[in-house]
Amino acid sequence: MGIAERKIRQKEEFRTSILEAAWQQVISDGWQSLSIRKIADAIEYSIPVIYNHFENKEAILLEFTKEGFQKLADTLQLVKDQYAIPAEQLEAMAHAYWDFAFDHKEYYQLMFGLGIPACDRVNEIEELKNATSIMISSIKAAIEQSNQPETDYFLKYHTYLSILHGLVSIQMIQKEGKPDSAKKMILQDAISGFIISINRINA
Amino acid sequence: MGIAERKIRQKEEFRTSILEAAWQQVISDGWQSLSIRKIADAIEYSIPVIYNHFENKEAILLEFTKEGFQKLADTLQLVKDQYAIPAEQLEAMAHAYWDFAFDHKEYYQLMFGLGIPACDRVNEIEELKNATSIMISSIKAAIEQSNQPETDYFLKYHTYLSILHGLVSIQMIQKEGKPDSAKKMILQDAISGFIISINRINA
DNA sequence: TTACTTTTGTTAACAGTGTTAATAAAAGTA
DNA sequence: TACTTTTATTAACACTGTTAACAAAAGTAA
Repeated sequence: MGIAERKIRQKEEFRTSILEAAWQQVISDGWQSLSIRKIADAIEYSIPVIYNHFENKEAILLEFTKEGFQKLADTLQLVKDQYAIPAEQLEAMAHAYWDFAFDHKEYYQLMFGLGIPACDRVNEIEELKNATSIMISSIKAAIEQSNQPETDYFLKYHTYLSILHGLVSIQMIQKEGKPDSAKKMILQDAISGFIISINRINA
Repeated sequence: MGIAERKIRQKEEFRTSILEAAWQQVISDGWQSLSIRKIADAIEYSIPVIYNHFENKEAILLEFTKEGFQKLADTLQLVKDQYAIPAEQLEAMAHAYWDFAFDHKEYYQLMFGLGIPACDRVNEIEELKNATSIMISSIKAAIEQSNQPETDYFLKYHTYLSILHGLVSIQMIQKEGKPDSAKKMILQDAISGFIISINRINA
């Protein structure tokens, strides 16, 4: 019987309409200003219906966090596929990471900024693992081709991500709008140093 | 007349008692849980008295932000003074920065985490400038002693800070407690790369 | 000491927030 | 049509930051 199917479909539509209304709110007024009441108001339903589709507000935020990590993963994969040499992949992905952060500032702030409260579950996000594995595989490849193939790839990945996140978040705190492209030199500088640190002989 | 002096003294005591009560709250339940009402309750006064001493909640947070940056500045200066060679200063300060972040997690999260809302005024904090100048002077000295004394020291400072903040914040998101000392190798790895990138010949 | 002014503190409220229990309405099933 | 299940609503609870109106205490001057 098609009734059940229609119900599921309607439920799904309802769900996405909640997310769309929420996203609209975030775009215009930021995460801090997002509230269940405003969402309910936007979709022209009463407040408790939202709790039929999401356990709580955090669940809504988690949804966007996942979305954000998947978008990042897709972006990284797309860029990575354009290069064959691991070092070039890492450099290109670094720039893509930077661009993603500032082109999708709302996502990024949720993924890494407001994520502190929900940090217990942050490692269980599948979409995060996707993004992670894309970067790690390039790191591994770069290490294998280097003069010191015994290097701890997980350590290097951690360093790589930390540099990227550090650059982005420091930049985001200091400047309100998009950073001038000259500031991307800092990224270039740091990432060059990182890549060299993989390739160089440990003297 | 001593009355005015006593009043100023009392006002100052009141102010610090508010901050102490707030800090107590933060230590036991974190920043998210800090509220004006709880502070008022702790000092056994009604709510509005707090607004006689602080314009709003953000002003209280700003006070702790300043405190945090000054503590960081003091720590960095102390460590820096133990070394004469700029590169060694940078390495030692990096470790001190890391230790500060995890020994004073509450401060650090406020200084860099929740600072996003108040990011307009973050550059006007004098205590932040103190910490900054301590690091910058070492960077400058290191560049002057290097093979490329024309390097943009502000760019390098930015890179230095970004690496540090990136390492700390990524680590803080992932692990709840203090990171095992093995994780400090990541810091060592990244900072070594950075120092080499200052000294090396730009081939 | 008394009358007045200023400072300081309190109560009560406003405008929000996330969340949920009780209840009404609608939809599906027999 | 009668019953059951799903869905939506109203109203409330327990919070939040902030402030206006008012009472009490403290300081000042005659």
